[in-house]
Amino acid sequence: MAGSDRQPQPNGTTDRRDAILRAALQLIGRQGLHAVTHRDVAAEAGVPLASTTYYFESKEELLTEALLLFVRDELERLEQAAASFEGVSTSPEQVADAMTAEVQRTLDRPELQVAQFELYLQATRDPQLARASVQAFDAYMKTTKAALRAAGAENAEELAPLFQALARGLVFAQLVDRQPDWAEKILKPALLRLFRALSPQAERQLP
Amino acid sequence: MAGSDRQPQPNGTTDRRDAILRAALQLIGRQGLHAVTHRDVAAEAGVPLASTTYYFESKEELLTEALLLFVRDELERLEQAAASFEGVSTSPEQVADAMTAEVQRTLDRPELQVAQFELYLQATRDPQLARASVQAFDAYMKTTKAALRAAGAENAEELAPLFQALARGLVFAQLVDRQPDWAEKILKPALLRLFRALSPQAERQLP
DNA sequence: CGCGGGCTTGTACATTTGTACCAGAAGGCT
DNA sequence: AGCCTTCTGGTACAAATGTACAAGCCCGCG
Repeated sequence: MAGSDRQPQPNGTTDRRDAILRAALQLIGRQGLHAVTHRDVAAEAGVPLASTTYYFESKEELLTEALLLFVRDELERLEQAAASFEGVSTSPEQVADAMTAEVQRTLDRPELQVAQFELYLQATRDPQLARASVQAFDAYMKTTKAALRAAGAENAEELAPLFQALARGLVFAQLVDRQPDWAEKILKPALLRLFRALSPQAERQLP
Repeated sequence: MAGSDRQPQPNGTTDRRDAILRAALQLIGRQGLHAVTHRDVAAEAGVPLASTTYYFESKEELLTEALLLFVRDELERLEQAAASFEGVSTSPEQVADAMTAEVQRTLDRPELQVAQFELYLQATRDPQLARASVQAFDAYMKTTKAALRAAGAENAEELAPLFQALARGLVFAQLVDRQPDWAEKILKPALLRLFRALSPQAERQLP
């Protein structure tokens, strides 16, 4: 039953490879980047040990690829999120809701959330991951700007970095010190508070 | 020459032990928490391998102690910083300067900066580290509140979490994507921007 | 001065871990 | 059908690593 629809991929994108990478990503979050072993990954992915060395030259490559896969997924997700804001004009409340919901989506998988920060830390040591991280940051920024514009902010370009930093800081704190109803009770109010303080003119545009 | 001023410490706080912990902390930042080995630490601290196992029951204990030492140092530093703001009343600019300088102090040691985030990530897996991290967060918060009060903010209690998150988010981004003159050109303006938007009444109190 | 407890340190060892290897299965192509 | 590339998966092995051990050192104290 294995590989029933398999087709040789010189490029190397099989189901199994993907399963290994996603298992690795999960484990990176759960155990920490360097605490992940080939055997851990194989067990988590439900494949024999040798599979992990078949698809990847080395453990470092496996882990790096896993983190890059995460970035690719994020870029896609953020692209869609940004598009959903483009050309829209709604109330700050609704935009805050949307942003909160988007963040909440990533919080539903705590391991991935932690893995994301493992990525950033490793990016301080690996130029390739640093480039990928910056790409991800840019995508977050783009989405944030679109959201701010949708909420009626005239100075979205200037405000986005502040929202970006605020959100990242809050997410990080929540990661260490989990709070019930965090998204609704902490993130959303903070975003709204910041928005109202920084973009007072937006409030007046709607009845 | 070794142990010339040594005195038996049932508590276990010798020069050597401290040197090992600080070496470990340095390496945690440089290589990542779980990539640190006994032999690495011994080499970095300039002590024989057996020393690291003499002072600590296990590698995990060594690394955990190193992170806890970092927290203890931070608590002390932040206590002083908070005290330096207490009862003072100056301009927002000066407070932003002081906060920026304080952050800059930690940026001068990039390894420690990274180690700090390694701590927080590991705190998601270790309750003891989680408690210590929350302690550190509280200390940051206390210092931030004192700073905001010194700048004339009436609602320091409410604003501090926002400043806290903003600063942490900015520090984190800088860690991944280093910018020249970051403190002066990014952090300080962001703090001032936020302060002016959130605490407009503070501006009026000074000539 | 000898003794004892803390400290030092070279070395040993069992495990863990990354990685290589090899025999074989599975399908697509001629 | 036969071959060849791709994949599978069991196993082996050398290096790295955590940890234990034992012999010696140093200094304060009786």
